[in-house]
Amino acid sequence: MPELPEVETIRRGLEDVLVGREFLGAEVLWGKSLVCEGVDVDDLRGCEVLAVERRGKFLVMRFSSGFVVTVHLRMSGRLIAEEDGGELPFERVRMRFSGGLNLKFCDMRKFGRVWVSSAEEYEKLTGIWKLGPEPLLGDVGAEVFEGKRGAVKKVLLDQTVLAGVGNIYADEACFYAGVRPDARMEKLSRGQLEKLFEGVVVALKQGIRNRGTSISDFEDAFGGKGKNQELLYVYGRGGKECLKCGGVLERGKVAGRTTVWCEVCQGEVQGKLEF
DNA sequence: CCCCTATCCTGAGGGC
DNA sequence: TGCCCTCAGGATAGGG
Repeated sequence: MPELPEVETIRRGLEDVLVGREFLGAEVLWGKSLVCEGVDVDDLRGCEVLAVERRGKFLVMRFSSGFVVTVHLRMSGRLIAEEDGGELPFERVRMRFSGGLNLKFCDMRKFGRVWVSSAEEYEKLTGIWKLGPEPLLGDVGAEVFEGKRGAVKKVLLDQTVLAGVGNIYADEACFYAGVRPDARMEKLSRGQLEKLFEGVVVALKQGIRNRGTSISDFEDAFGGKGKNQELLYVYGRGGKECLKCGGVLERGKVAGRTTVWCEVCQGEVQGKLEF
């Protein structure tokens, strides 16, 4: 479910309520959801939350004494911060903080993870070390796609190329750029690569501005819904009319993932982006 | 090297 | 109503 904009939405919510709180303890309701490396989760008792950061689709919580808690929501994970002590559906890990605040990691499909480690270990433990650059920092551009081979969508989903893009925003970025998701990256012109990068940035920023895409049931840190699902051009709209040209949107598999695109609008670069 | 599939899991929704 | 099948936004290992 969650891609960069959804994780960023959660991060902002958690930053507001978590920084400065003291960690009191954790309850593990499903053992595989919590992975500790060289640390026991009880070691964090008494530590203070210093910062809530995001790297790609990972959420990184920094604690005093050099501890780090990293979360990846994968397909169905959610992080809910609330004072209510009741057990939520599919709750897997609960972290208790001062002031009665509980951080509840819920994950129906159990693919998500919460890692506890030292600040020195967390990148290696979680795989964050191999992520590509952040798309929204403004320090990289279309050059990240240069020399990459294979379907455009496959490259967009490759977290080592660029961190944070998933299925929804990959399809939207291709539409914005006027590029077919099954086009070969190595055959795109420099201009098309720039359009594609710009498309990624536009799609992600719009997602953040609208507090995420609540397609199945994405929720922010307080159970609120995003509204980006109302602003998607292609994702989830296979067989429906293209909002730009009125034609019928195609649906198929690219890079093993359900993909939607417009044969007319994504045949070639259409000129300057107007989104 | 490239692409596809299976796998980790569970529930929703469609077809019959 | 109920059963069975397919599908789902992530990531990675392994096979052809």
